[in-house]
Amino acid sequence: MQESHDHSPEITYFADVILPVPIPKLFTYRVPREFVGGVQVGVRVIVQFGKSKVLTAVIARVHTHPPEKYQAKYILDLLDDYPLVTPQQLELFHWISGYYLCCIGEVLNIALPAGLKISSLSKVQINPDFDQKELLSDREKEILEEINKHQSLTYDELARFAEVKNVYHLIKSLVQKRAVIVFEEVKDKYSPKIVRKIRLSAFYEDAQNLKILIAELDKPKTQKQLDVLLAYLNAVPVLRNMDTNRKGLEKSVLNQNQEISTSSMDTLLKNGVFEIFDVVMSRFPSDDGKHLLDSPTLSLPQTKAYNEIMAFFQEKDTVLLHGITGSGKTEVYIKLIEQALGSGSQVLYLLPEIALTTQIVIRLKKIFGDKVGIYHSKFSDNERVEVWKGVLSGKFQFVVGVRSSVFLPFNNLGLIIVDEEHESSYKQFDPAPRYHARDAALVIAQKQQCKVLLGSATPSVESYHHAKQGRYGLVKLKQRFGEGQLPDIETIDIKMAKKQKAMKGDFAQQLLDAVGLNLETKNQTLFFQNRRGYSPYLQCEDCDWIGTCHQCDVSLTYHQYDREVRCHYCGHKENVPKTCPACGGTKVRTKGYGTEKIEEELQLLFPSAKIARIDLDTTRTKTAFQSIVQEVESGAIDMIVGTQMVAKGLDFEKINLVCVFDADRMIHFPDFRASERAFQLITQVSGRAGRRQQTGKVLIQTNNPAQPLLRKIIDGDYEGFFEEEIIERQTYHYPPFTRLIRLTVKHIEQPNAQKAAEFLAKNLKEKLGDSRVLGPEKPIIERIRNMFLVEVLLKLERNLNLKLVKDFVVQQIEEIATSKDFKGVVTVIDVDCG
DNA sequence: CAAAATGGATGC
DNA sequence: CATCCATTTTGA
Repeated sequence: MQESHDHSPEITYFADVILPVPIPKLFTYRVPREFVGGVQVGVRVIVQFGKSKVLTAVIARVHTHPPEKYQAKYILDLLDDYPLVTPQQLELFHWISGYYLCCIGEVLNIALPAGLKISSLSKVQINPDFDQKELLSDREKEILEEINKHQSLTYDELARFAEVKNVYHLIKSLVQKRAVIVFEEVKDKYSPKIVRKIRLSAFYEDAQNLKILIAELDKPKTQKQLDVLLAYLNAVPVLRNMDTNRKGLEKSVLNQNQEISTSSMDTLLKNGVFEIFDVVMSRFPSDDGKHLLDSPTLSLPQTKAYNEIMAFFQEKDTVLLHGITGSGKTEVYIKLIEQALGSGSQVLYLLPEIALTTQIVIRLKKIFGDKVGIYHSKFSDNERVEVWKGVLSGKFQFVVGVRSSVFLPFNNLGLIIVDEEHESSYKQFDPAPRYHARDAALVIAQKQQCKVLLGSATPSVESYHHAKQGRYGLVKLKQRFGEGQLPDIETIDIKMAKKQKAMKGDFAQQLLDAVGLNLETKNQTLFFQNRRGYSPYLQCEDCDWIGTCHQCDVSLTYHQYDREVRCHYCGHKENVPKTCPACGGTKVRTKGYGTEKIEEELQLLFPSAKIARIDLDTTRTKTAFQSIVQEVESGAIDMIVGTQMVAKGLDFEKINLVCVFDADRMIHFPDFRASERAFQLITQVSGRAGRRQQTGKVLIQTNNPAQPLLRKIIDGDYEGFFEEEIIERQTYHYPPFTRLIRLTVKHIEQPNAQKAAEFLAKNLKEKLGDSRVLGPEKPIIERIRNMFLVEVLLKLERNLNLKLVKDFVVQQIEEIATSKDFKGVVTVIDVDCG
């Protein structure tokens, strides 16, 4: 339906649209005559949905079949005159919704940047004509007063004020009495960046006229005006090249200049010397096509890797680049990107969330200039809309982005790079669609005939397996780039240290000695503690009471900085109890170690050290994050305490010593991926040490230095780790030999969740067999946000007809959702759960 | 008795 | 999911 439609008056067109709501179907709207020429697949429209909601939808199909069972509503408006969503994207949306078992509306919701979604919000305001106050109850008068105070209120705000669970009755009654009016506030979210500029008006673009003007203004009375004019001439080289006047100068630039009087400026504007004009600007500063940095020269091993990758691409669509930490994968990527861009195709470079705000982006911008668009969650909505449109228009041929950038409107991809391919943050967890960006990238590549390069120092077991099976090409980079050497890794036996009383708090004396030495020699030390906050729980020393969240089955973490305890699952916060709520005792103590406490104790042990902490709490904003990174890079920081964030792509060059605290907890986490994750995390964080000339050192505190996994980490023996792990996976039927689907059954009452899960598991086992269905089982955290969880895990062999099984699973879940016996039960499906 | 809470259906 | 309508529950 790309061509414009027949305008014959007797034909009525309908459009099936995708609405950003979790309902598994398309909705059919009628196309008003005046829009017939404009409706195209991929164009956004505004439609009314339900009685009062107004939403943005995307056209998925245009046809002439009127729906039989209902009367279609009209499309209210067309938002675009060209498709903002491409057919390739629609295909991807369908694949995601089918594979990850979610609604296409949920996919759209995540895919479109907020700035492209218009939604209305129902609000109430006072009816100005209302004069019959006597009709109202006291309570209603109170509510009216509150609405009046705020001009208008959303339903939510009203509900909060009135303290009722259901406001609709309240509103309905007020509307009936004609006291208030309900209206829809529609927000168009994207607004282009507009800059107000000034320039000389056309008359003075003539050099002669300009000279006369300058002479005229050179009088005591008009000296101030002359200053303004000269300031302009100084900033814009009009005298040398009159054409530069067309581009003008930002008004704010002149206004910032203290010497310039705004009133003189106004006079000049009034007299027609200057004119004002508005320009729509890109939010991304242009570099005017200059190449600030040439692409790097590859070392011999890098060149070899590059050639091998290119050779593999002749016959395979996917290549895995296994390059140890610090081996210089980035340079290889850059060469590949240049090559792909050179052949005229688009490139997508995926990175995990936090790796993106740093050096690499700056470097890529310097090399690729205006061609590169950055897509990141810390960018504003408006910026993201500009990247979307830039990809569509061809302005951005190359995008560096996070998980969600797989949804950008590419139509001619030649290469996708998935850096840190093993990163679990590529898998979306919370709102559906629970998609994996790496896997989505592989699907996109297949559909657009493009190549994928997966890169990692510690590949996921899945990818490495596929590479060894020959499905992917496998290329290795085994040497560190430049003069860097892999760090020496040592373990410290803290069981032994405790016996010998050689511990200070959580630190072994041996570790502190090394840290002290490193501080003296002005090197940076990194402390890795994979737990934020001050301490993971509070405990009363008299009665052993532990502070727990009232909504979740977890202990509350103490945060020293805000002097409060927080639940890391639902975000609930409360003040620290002064006395024990159970026994009234006063010995409520913090227990265990989080990053805050490590930081505090280090500061006590090394008073002169400058310490930075990098975790979720200190890096909430883009600026906070960047300033910490900068401080570390400048060398002003001696010690860094961080969670797993520091292992994920942050390149700090001056770190010489890395201390790992949590190894045992990571290794023994009850999950089939525990070994894999521990290997990856510890190897990655170790890789932060000694990226320059000196050989770095890593110290791992552990209760059991002899455990085999630690040995392999120390030896950098990925191959050995893999060989052992893959046998485990095969024996116990885990990925990559099976696909896992986790069904989480939730209810406010534990027995109800349990019963529903048992019913579900029973039905699934009947059809799929006992070996494919595990559970129901209580998860480690039984209750989150006041909902009890019970899990059923499906292990499906790869050769199974996935579609059939999924349809059956969805059907079973549907049965629970609609059954009266299980009312209030919600089931969440997570395909390829981590 | 009306106001408030709960349940269930529906959206084009 | 948000909304709306019907129904039951509550309580002064």
